[in-house]
Amino acid sequence: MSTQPTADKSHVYISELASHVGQEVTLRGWLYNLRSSGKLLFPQLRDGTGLVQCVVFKKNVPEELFDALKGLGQESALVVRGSVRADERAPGGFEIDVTQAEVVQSVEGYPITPKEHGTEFLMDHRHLWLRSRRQHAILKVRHTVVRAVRDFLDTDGFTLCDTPILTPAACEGTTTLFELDYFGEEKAYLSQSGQLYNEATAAAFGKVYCFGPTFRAERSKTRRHLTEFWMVEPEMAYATLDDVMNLAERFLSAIAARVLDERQEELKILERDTEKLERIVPPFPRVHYDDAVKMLHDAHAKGELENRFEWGGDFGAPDETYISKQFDKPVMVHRYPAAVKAFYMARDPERDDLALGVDVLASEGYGEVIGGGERATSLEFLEEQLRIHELPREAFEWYLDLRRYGSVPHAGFGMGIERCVTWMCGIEHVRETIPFPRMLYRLRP
RNA sequence: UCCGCAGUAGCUCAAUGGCAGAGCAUCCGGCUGUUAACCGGAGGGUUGUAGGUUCGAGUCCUACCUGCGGAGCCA
Repeated sequence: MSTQPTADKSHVYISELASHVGQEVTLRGWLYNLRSSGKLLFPQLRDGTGLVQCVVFKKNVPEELFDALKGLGQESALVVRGSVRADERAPGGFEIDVTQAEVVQSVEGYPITPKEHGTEFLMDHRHLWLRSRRQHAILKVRHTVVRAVRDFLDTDGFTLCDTPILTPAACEGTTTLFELDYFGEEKAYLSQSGQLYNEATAAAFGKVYCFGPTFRAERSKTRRHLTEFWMVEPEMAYATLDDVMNLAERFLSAIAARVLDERQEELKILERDTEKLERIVPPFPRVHYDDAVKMLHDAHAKGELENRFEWGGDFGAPDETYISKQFDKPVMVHRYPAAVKAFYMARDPERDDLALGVDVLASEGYGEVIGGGERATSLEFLEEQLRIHELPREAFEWYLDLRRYGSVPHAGFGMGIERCVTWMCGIEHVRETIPFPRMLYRLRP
């Protein structure tokens, strides 16, 4: 190959074309689509930063080149040189009048055509599907969400303190873990939460967060579930349930604002109603579990909900959807029955049967996007909880140390990145919000 | 794990129990402004698998496999 990509000083990215109008530039990319009209070719080039239409007049280029370009298949690798021209007729507003081009690789039979495809086919070709406009837009939004998360926490005084992925035991006992063999000596598990370790680092740094992959071996098959997903978990020492709710509402608002600020073009491709995102600003409504249950009972009485919800349980998907649709913002439901929450949750001093936990339900029926709360501080209480939940005391000795040495009220939450991105994008399924989704029946590519 | 739906050309789909078809993709040809371009032509099939009913099954029945949607559980 004769190209020396890094040596070409005239190379620009498609996203930079606006500042090169009238200049000769070199673009390096892949053929997105090709239309022709006799002595005229319209190759659409993508380079990862954008999409631009090129124009090739037969008389402006050598005949062999024209014929070579004419026969190119979708996703052929291509370097073109030409002048940048603003043109109303072109999608994107700019066009390249091609004078030279080099076919880096001519491609035939790219599987993903510009027509419709089914999800199974697209998922089997996920490694190629990522090149499509919609997928590109979604993953750009994901990138911005991740940056917003980090920037928000970093500037708010949090220290990144990552927690282990290989762990000796369950953090929460209830959900299923992926098990693996640790040198034949003992079993290890892939982390399903950094929660417990966060409590240790919070006592060392005050405000901390961990951000990494999380694994849940649940046999659940819905548009909201992945077996491997990314979770960010902030934890604060000397903090209460109210502090966590305040943090959650500032946090989500900052993410939405950042997406609106940086990803207008992508949101347009996704046909996202941005007014819905503009409403994500503090304060969020805060609903006591008891009041949420009342709402569900009223809804059932009016025939708006099929099943009557019983006090004491966790909300099902239809219940969550109903509650969130009563507001035009995310809603925070707090003080759940302790019986349905994790063992380390603090109890409401006024109601011993309630845990100081909060779930943030995203707007538009997108469901639970954040779960968190205040942690129990008493050594005796936690020892009892371990017994009740039949958890192996040994494995939690280090955790109990946190209650022996300087135990203070502390609180935090976890947010699933993919659920957040799904909501920001206004799309149907979490599987599109991670480059290579892992689901119950999907381990490859 | 449970409930429902679907598997037909590379892809998306059609075909009353009676000759397996269309669009896109591919290949050949045409077109100097195309916008998922268009026009003409060509190739392309073990109808998910196994069995059954029938003169005859893509179509009806049974089992299995695969996928999709939902429930439970969760972020």
